Amino acid sequence: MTQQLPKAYEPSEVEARWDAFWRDRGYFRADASSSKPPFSIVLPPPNVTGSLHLGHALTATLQDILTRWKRMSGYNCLWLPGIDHAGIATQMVVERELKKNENKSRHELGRADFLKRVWEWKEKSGKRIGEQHRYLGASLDWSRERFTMDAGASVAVKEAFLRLFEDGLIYRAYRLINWCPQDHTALSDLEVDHDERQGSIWHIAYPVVGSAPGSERSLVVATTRPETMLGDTAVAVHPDDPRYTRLVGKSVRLPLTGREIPIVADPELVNMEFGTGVVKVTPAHDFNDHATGLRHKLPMISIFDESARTNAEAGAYAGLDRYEARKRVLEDLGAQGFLVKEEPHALSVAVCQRCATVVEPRLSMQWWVKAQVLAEPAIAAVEQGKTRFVPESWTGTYFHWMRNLQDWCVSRQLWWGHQIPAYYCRSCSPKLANGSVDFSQAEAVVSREMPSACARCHKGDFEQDPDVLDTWFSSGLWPFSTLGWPEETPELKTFYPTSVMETGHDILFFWVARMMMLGLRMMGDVPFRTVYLHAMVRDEKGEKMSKTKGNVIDPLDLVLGAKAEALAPSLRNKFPQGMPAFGADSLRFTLAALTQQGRDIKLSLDRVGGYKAFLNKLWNASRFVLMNLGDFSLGPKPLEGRQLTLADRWVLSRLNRATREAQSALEGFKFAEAASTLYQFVWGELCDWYIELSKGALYGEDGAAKETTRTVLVYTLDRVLRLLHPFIPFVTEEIWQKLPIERDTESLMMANYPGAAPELDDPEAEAELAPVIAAIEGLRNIRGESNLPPQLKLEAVIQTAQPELRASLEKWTRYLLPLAGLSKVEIGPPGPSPAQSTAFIGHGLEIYVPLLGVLDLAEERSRLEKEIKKAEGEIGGLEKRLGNESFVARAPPEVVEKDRVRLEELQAKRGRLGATLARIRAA
RNA sequence: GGGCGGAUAGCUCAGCGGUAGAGCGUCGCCCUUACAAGGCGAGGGUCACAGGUUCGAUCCCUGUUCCGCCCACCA
Repeated sequence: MTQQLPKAYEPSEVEARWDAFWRDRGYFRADASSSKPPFSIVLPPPNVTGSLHLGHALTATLQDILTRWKRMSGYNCLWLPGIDHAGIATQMVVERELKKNENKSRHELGRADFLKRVWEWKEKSGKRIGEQHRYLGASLDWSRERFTMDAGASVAVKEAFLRLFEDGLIYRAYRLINWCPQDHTALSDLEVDHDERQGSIWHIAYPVVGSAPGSERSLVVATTRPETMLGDTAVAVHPDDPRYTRLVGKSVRLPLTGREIPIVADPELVNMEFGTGVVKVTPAHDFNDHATGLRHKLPMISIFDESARTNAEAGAYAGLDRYEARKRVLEDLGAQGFLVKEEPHALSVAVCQRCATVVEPRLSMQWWVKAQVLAEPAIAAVEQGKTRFVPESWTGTYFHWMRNLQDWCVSRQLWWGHQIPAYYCRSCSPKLANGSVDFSQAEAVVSREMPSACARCHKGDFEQDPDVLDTWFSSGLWPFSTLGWPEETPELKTFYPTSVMETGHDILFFWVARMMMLGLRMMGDVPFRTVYLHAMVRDEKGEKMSKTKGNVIDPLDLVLGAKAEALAPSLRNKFPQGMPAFGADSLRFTLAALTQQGRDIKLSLDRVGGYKAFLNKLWNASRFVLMNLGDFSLGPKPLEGRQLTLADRWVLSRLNRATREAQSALEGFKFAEAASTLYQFVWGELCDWYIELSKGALYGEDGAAKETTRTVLVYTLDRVLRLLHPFIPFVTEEIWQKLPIERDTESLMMANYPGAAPELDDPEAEAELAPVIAAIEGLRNIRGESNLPPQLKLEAVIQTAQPELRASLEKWTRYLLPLAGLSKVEIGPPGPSPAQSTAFIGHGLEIYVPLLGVLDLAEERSRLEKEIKKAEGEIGGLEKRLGNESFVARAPPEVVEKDRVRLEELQAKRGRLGATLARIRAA
C-alpha cells in the first residue's frame, strides 16, 4: 500500500528533516577525482559581521538551483562555502560590542587580546551563517568550508603578495589617500561613498603682495573648505585668463597667517568660467590640489592629524576639530575683512562607506598594487569571450571601470586582517622620537616569514608591518585559494576555472574585477567562465532594506515564521498576528520567480504567500495521486506498450514542452522563466485538466485503462518533482520519497534531471483535446455567468461546421459530460438553434443550453448583448484593417488570411448570438 | 557631466512587431469524494508622454518627463 500524505502542506514539519538526510549521505560532497564533467561555483563568502539577509538568500537560492540542476544532470558539482573576515566592517562591529558591553576601546585591550575577541565573534557568526544556509536547503559542500583568514588563505595571501612584489606590481609610496578620521585607516577609492549635501561656498580675498598700499589688489578665491587655507601653498589661475596673466609669478599673502604663497598658472586645475577663476591650492588635503602641487613642485603642508584635528602646522588654530577650525577661521576672516561672501552651495562629500564619517584626504605611506598592469589581461579575457557576463549589459560597465583604473591602495591601518608580509629591521631603520621604528621611513623587506638577518646591518631583529591588507585582496584570491593554491591540488585541476560566478552586481568592482585580475595573474587563466550578476533585493516599495528604515526582512523569519514583536515595524503592520512560516521552498521559489535580469527585486510578501499556495497545490495533487494508486507501482520503461488515452497523450506532450522550456530557461540563467513554466504546467495543466480528466478512469473498473492512468499520473508527477527539485528541494523530496517507483538512488537530489523526449510530443493529441476543453470552458462560462449551481446538470447542444471538431467531441463525451456538468449533449452540424436557449460561441463551436425555465431571462439578455457588443467591436477593427489596401497588399498573406477567417467567424458568431437573443426576446 | 536599468490591471511582475497576460487583491456562484492555502466564472489596462519607421507598434528608432542605481577631481 502506498504511503499517504497529510491533508495540508506544513513546510516547517517537512523541511526540518531533509538537510541532515542529504548531508549524512554525503550528497553535497564534490569529488576531485571524479570522471564526470565538473561544475563549480564558489559561494561569495558572506561577511562575518552578522547574519544573512535576503540578498544572501537570493544568492544561495540561485546558486543552489544551478548546482542541484547540474548535479542531477550528471555533473560533478562543487559548491564551495566560506566566509569573509571583512576587515574593517568586522573590526568595527566588535569594537562597538566591546564599547557597549565593557566600555573599553580596542587600544585598552591591546592588539592580541582584541583579535582574540574578533575570532570569538567570527566563530559565533560563522556558525550562524552556516545554519542559515542549511535552513535554506543550500547543498554546499561543507567538508570544504573555508574562511578568508584560515591557514590556507594566509599562505595564499602571502604567496600572492610576494609574487606581485617580486614582479614589481606591489610597491610602497607616500601619497595622498582617502583617510577615515573615525576608523583611522586608509580606504580605497571604492570604499568611499559620495554624499550630496547642501553646504556653502565662501569667497576669500588673498591680498597680492607688492600691490600699492591703499589700492591694494586681492585675488578672491572660492572654497568649500576654508579651514584648509592654513595649508595652502599656492593660488592658481588659468594661464589664458586675461584678468590674471600679469599676476602669474607674483605672490599673495595668506590671510590670518601672513604666509606668502605663489600665484601659479595651471590650465588643468582652473576653469576660467567657474567662480572667480582663482583657486586656492592645498596639496596635502585635496586630490586635485595634490596633483597641482606635484606639477608645480609646491610644498605640501598637512594641517590635520589622524583624527582630522588641526596639528602644529595650523599655528594659532592648532588642536581643533576640522569643523571647529572652520568656524574659527571664518570668524577671523570675517573680523579681519577677508571674507567677501558666503553662498549656499550643493556639494558632494566623500564619506567612509562603513561609518559615514567625512573622509579626509591625507598624505601617508601605503602599499599599492599596480592595477593597470593587472587589468590588461582581465580586459582581454572578456574581450576574447573567455569570461562572459550575464546579463550582457554589465560587460560595458566592467570595461569602463577596468580601463580607468587607478592604483589600488591595499594597506589598511587595522588590526583585523592579513598582516602585510613586510618586515623592518629594528637596528638600522629610522626611528621615531619614542624609539620605535618609523615605518613610513624604513625600508621594507617582503618575505614569507620573518627574515633571520638584515642584509644591511646583519642583525636579526625585525618587526612586521603593523598594517593589514584590504579585505578584498584575500577575497580576490578566493576561486583558487579555496582549492588549495599555491599547492597544485587535484581540486585546483578539476574545478578551476570555476563554471559560474553568481553574485550581486554591487560587488562587480570590489570583487569580480579583483578576482579576474588576480586569477589571471596567479593562475594564468580566468577564475570563472560566466559571471551572472543578480539584482538587489528591496522591500515591496522598492526601498533599500535598512535597520534605520525598519523594513528589514530576515530570511529566516520568512522561513520559520516570527512573532509580531520580533518583526521590523513595517512588517508588524502587515502581520499584526506575527509572520506565518512560509518555508524555505516558498521563499526560494519566490526569489527565483522574481529574478529578472538587471533590475531590483521588490520582494512581494503576497507573492511569497502565493507560492506557498502553489506548494500546497502540488502537495494535494500528489496526495490525490497517492490515494488513488492501490498497490500500483511504476516499473522501468513504464510507458512502453501502453494504450494511452487522449488525456494521457495530451498531458505527456504538455509535460514534454514544459521540460524543454525549463531546461532551456535554466541554460540561459532565466530563473523566472523556468519557475513560471513549471508553475503553469503543474497548476494550469496537470491539476486543472489532467487530474480532472483522469478521474473517470481512476474511479472506474479495475483494468488496463486504470493501470495506464495510474502509470501516467505517477510518471508525470515523478518528472515534475525532478524538474522542480532545484527550486523547491524540500517538498519535492518529501513527496518523491512516497512515490511507488523503482529508484536507483535514495534521494531525489541524486536522481536524473529529465530531458525532453521527442516521442512524447503529440500535437495531434493537443489538437484533438482542444475542442473538448473549449466546450467545457464555454459551458462553464454559461454556468458562471448565469449563476447556475454546479450540482445542476445541464443539457447542451453543440454545433460546429468542422467535422473533426464534431468527431472529437463525440468521441470524448466521457471528458465533456463530467467536467462541464452535463447530463446530455447533442452534437451536430450548424442548424436551427434550440428554442429559448442561451448561447456561447467561440473556437468554432456554437454551444446552446436550453433555458428550462431556470435561467433569468433578463440576465441572459444582458449577457448576450454584452457578447454581441464585444464581437462587434472586434469586427469593426478587423473590417477596418482588411479594408486598408496597403495592409492587404503588404502584410504577409498568412496574417491577412488569419484576419479574414477571424472576421468570418466573428460575423457568424454575431449572427447566431443575435438570433438567440431574438428568440429569448420573443419568449 | 557621463553610463546603465526601469515606467504594462489596485499591488508585485511576465510579455517585447500582428486581437494585452500571471499571482495577489476585488466581485459573483460553489465546503463537487486532491486541495476553501481550493474550484468555476467575472470585472479591471488610451501598455509614462511626444514624434518617427512600418500595411500594422506596448514591443523598433529619436526626443521628453519621472523613478532607481553606477561612475566622475568641478574649487
